[in-house]
Formats: sequence, C-alpha cells, structure tokens
Amino acid sequence: MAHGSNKRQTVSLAEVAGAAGVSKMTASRVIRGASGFSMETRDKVLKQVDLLGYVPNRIAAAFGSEQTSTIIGVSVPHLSGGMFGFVLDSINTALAKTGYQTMIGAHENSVITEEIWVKNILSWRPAGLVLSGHSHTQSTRDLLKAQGIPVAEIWNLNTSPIDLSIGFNHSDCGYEMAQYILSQGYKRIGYVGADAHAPGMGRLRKNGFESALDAASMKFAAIEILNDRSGYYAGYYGTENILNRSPNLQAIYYQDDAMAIGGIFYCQSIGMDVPKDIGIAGWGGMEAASVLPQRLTTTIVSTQGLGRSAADALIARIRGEAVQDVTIIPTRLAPGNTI
Amino acid sequence: MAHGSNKRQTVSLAEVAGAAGVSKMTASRVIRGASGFSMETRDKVLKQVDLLGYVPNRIAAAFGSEQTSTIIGVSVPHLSGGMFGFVLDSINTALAKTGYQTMIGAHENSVITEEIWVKNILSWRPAGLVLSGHSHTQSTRDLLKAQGIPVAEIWNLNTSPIDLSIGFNHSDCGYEMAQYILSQGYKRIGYVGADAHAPGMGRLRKNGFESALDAASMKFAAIEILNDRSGYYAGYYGTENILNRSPNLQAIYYQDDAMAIGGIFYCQSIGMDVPKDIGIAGWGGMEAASVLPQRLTTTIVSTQGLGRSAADALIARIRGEAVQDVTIIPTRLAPGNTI
DNA sequence: TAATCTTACGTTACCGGTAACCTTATGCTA
DNA sequence: TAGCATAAGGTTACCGGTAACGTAAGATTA
Repeated sequence: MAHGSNKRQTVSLAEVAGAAGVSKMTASRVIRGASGFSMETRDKVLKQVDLLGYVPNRIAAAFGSEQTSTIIGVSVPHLSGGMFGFVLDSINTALAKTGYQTMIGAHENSVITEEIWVKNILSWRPAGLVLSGHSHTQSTRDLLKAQGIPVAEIWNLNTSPIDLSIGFNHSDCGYEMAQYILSQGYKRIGYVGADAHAPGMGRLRKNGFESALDAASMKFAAIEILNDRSGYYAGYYGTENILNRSPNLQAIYYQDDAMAIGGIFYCQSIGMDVPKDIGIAGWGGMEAASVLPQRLTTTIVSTQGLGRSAADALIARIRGEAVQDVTIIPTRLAPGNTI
Repeated sequence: MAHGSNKRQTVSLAEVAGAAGVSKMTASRVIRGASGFSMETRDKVLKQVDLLGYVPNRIAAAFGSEQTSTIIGVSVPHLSGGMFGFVLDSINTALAKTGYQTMIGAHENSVITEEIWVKNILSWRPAGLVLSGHSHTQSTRDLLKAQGIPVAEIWNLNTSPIDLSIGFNHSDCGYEMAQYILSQGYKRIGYVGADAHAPGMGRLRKNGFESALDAASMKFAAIEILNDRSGYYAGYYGTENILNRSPNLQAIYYQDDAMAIGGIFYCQSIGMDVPKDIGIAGWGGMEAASVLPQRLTTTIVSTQGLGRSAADALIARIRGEAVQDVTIIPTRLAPGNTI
C-alpha cells in the first residue's frame, strides 16, 4: 500500500464510455454485442476499448445482472492418471466454446470432500455443476435441490439423479465381461481392484461380474482389493498378491486397463503365459494397451462421448431446453487375445 | 418467468442479519471469521446461517471488496494423458487448501488459444495465473504486465519471466542424457518426437541433446517428429517410421516416456532386442514404465514438486511475501537397462 | 479519577456493471 | 399527412456484499 501501486490499474466501462462520448449503457451494449446501436457508435466504442485496453469485469457483470454467472463447476475424483483427464478435456472444450468457464475440483472419491467443494462452488453462483462418482452426502443432495441449479452426474448411471445423469452402465460392463469369460471356458476367476478405502465405479463392475457368476452358480475364486490408487504398478503387485494366495487362478478381471496391463507384466515376469496359463481382462480401452504385443480383452468406453454429452445436456438444461434426464453412453466389449 | 419459480431462491446476508438481530456488517464479520464480535453474537448468527441455509455470495464479495477475487487461472496444454494431470492435481490441492478456486484452461500448445483464454480469465479478476508452455504472444505478455497480476510460468524455466518461473531445465535434461548415451558408446542416435505443429518443451530437450552431440562433433542420425500428440502409440509408429528410414540406428531418444515405451514395444514386435540391438531413452519417469520387464533409462522429474512449488510461490507473491523469481525443480537422470 | 485504549458493534458509501424504462428522431403505412 | 412502429440512445435504480469510519461501553493506565 505504501510502495506498491496496485490501486485500480484497470479501466472501467465508464471510462470507455466517456472517451467514446456515449453513455455507459450504450458502451455496455456494444461490448456485449447486444442490439441498439449504430455501426458508427460501435466503431467509436470498440476503438476506445482497444485504445484503453479495457478488460470486461465479469464479476461485476454477474453481480449486476444477478441470476447466475457463466461458471460451471466440475468435480472429478482426480485430475491425474486414469481416464478422467479425457472426460475433462472434452467437457472443457465443449463448455469453452459456449462461453462458460470451468471451475474444477478433485474429491478423491470422498463424499465429504465433495460436499465441501460443492458448498464452496455454490458461493460462486455457478450456472451448473458436473459431478462424478456415484454417491453424495444427503446434505449435498439437499443443498443442490434447494438451489435448483442444473446438475449433471456423470460417469455412472443414476436412475434417480439429482437432475441429469450421463454415464456408462458399469454393472452391465461387468456382467457382460463375466459372461464372455465364462463362455471361453474359464472357471477359477479372480478380481483385482484398488481404492479399497474409497470405492469408485470399479465396485459396480465387480458387482455386475459377480451377478453373472452367481447366475452360473459360481463365485470369485479370489479377490484382491488394494488400498492404493489404481495404476500400472498397483495392478502389478495386486496380481502378485492374488497369485501368491491363489496360484491356480485361470483368469483375472481387473478394475481397469491400467491394472490389467500391470497384471500382464507381472505374469510375464514370472514366466506365465497370457492367455495360456492365465486369462486377463480389463475395462476402459486405454491407449496404453494399443502397443502391447497382445490385444487386451477389455470394455471400450468413449470418454470423449461422455464429456461431450454431459456438456451438451447441461447447457441445454441451463438454457431451459428439453433434455432427457438419463443418457446412457454405450460401451463395447472388445475381445482381444488375453482371454 | 411465467411458470418458472427461479426468482431469488437464495438467502441474503441481510436476511441472516435481520433474523439474528444484528447488522449486515456484524453478520459479515462472523461469517468471514474476521474479528469484532462476541461469542454470543457469533452463535446467534451462525444459528441463522444454518437455519436459513445461507450460501455466501462470493461474486458479490469479490465485487464489493473490489481488488481481486480468490480465483486462480491455470492454463495447461491439455488435461488428458501426459503428465500435466499430475501437476494440476498438486496445484489444485495446494490452492484449495488456501481457499482459492482454480479455473482451468487447455490451450493445446497454441499461443493464440492461450491468449484468448487469458483475456477471458482476466475478466474474472483472478488473484493470479499459472501458465504452462514456453512462449506467449506479445499481447498476452503486455496484457499481463499491464494488469500487474501475479503470474507463475511453469514447466520450463524462463530466465526473463513475466513474473515468476518454476520449472525443469529441459535443455539440461537433453544435454545430460546425450552425454550419458554417448558415454555408453552409442554412435548413431535418432530422435522421435510429436506435436510437430505445436512444439512443446520436448523441443528444448531435443535441442539440449543436440548441443551435446555437437560438442562431440556429432549429429542426430535421424529425426522423426510426428504431427500427432505424444502417446504410446505415437511412439510405436514413430519408431516404425524412423527405423524404416534408418535401420542401422543404435539408440533413440524420445520426447517422453510414453513414446519411449511405445518404441520398446515396436522394437520387441519386430524381434529387436533392447538394449542389445537398439538403445532407448525417454523423459519424465512415468508410472507406466514401472511395470516393464526392463527399467527404462529416463530422466525422472517431480510433477508433484513442480505443482506444489508453483502454488506456493504464486500464493506468496499474491500475499506480497518475498519470493524468488526463478525456481528450478531438480531432475534426475535414472540409468536403466534400455541403454 | 481523568485520560486513554480496547472491544463490540452500527452507519454510510460504494464497487461496475445491467435490467427496465423512457425519450427522441426517423421511416413507413394507411 | 396523421399515426404508428422501429432504431438509437440516455436515465435511474439496484444487485449483495465489504472498507472505512463512527460510537458507546467497559477495562486499563497515568
């Protein structure tokens, strides 16, 4: 304050208007691209905008026009690794095109962290929210319903969503994969997952898989769920663990492709042949699998399609257009040669 | 407007204050955790906050207190794949703890896209910005300097930063790796990279590598820079391309680990032994490499350290504390057995 | 005990836009 | 040519907080 000089170095709309010889309102109309001005005035105003280096103040705009801002909050488990980066990329691209700004939060699969984030983000009066993960605390749900704000729940399907649900049918993915693996004659099947303390959607796929096993009067021969986050190395030593306990497994279903790839390498490291000695299946259709010598048996999902659909649906809802409440993003079981 | 009912369903501070029997200002103080109220009053206010479901309005707060908001803009090349997700995660965590909200943008290595994003984000009067990528348009630089807003440029080092620079010394990474590879007796060395149309930091590593080659009176025997984005598969077919053109390469330096891993698999697919028939080196220290049968020779970098340092430095700058302008995040060449 | 400090509030003014409404000039139609 | 629609622009009031300042009562000090 003493030696600094950061006292309103910004140019205001009033200054632009003054310099252009029009009223604030007219300048505002020109800058927003509203109607009610001549080409002549437009040029005068824009010239001053350029000259003075006017940067619009969206805080003031959002405040003045009341209602909501052009902010959209997006909450994901995490930004690194995994597949959410791809979803975020496509959501972000779609939203940026329509003039919205994304405010991102990472909840690490904790509903409490999510609740705190939701409260924070609501104080920015966002136009809408995108949430991922299956469950929310009751007070999160209450809060969102009370605010009446458009909300898109993504990644999984929620048959009774807060507002909109766009996602994959994880349970079906697991069910379908189980049927496929069983159809190939495998009997003793194990499961390797992660995030034991904060289960994500992998748990639904496991449950779906178990349903199919159950229908065939079977059960998982062994289950290994690590406390760590999913990843290549988690898959590697998760496989080590499960095979130490149950050396005679015939196949393993993994929480996702990263873990399945880790599993393939563990098997390779101990001289087991995939799929002759053991079958392996993942989920997701990760790019990393594309360079493996064998095609990984997995379920391919479109993270980009999910992101775009979510963004489109949310924007339509914000604009008051008709949208269907639940959108299923199709997935495809891709048989490879690891099963 | 006719059948809807979205007319100010939100509770204002004035209502809370009224219900608690105090002035707006006192309620504001309590809610912000400022000083100047008794415990008794505090309880009265907080009780009403809870009862009425008051959600603070940060738009109004940022507007009223003028100066800047608690928004921090973060711009990265992209959110998916690669290593930026990890940087984002740690920046986000560090900022969220201190009460800032991150607004994210993806510029896809285009300085024009970045400029548009910067203009947009400035209209939110952010407290600070984090930019990644080496160069910016002149008008981006001018705009940021004119606003006098704290800016942290990350990922690479910038000796004359707009404000702060926190990053890796990519050039040194390349130089060091070249020296190492040369010390192992390799002569005919190739380079495989990506993002030909929008070069990122990989180009600096390549240049550093070339400097070391030059010092030994050598040159790259072949260079293959793809137009696609970096990734496993890009590394795979980039290797195919370069080996078709120059079958007698003895080693390949890759833009990053993902591409190097793809390269390993391509070599394996055509029956070449790594490192006997060809040496391979990457950059980054990706987790994926941890499950390979061979330890990848690479440069290990701490994306988490980068993110934290960047967030810390930016916050210190915002608060007016002393910060050093340039922070080098150390990297470590990790010899593996692919060279 | 008077002078001063501290605590716990209340008052006032204002941030920078925009919605809603009003005014004036001009063109067009009947 | 009166009557009316339309375009172009100005006026006014206000959004919901917070900074800055004022004030009264009790605590502390000289």
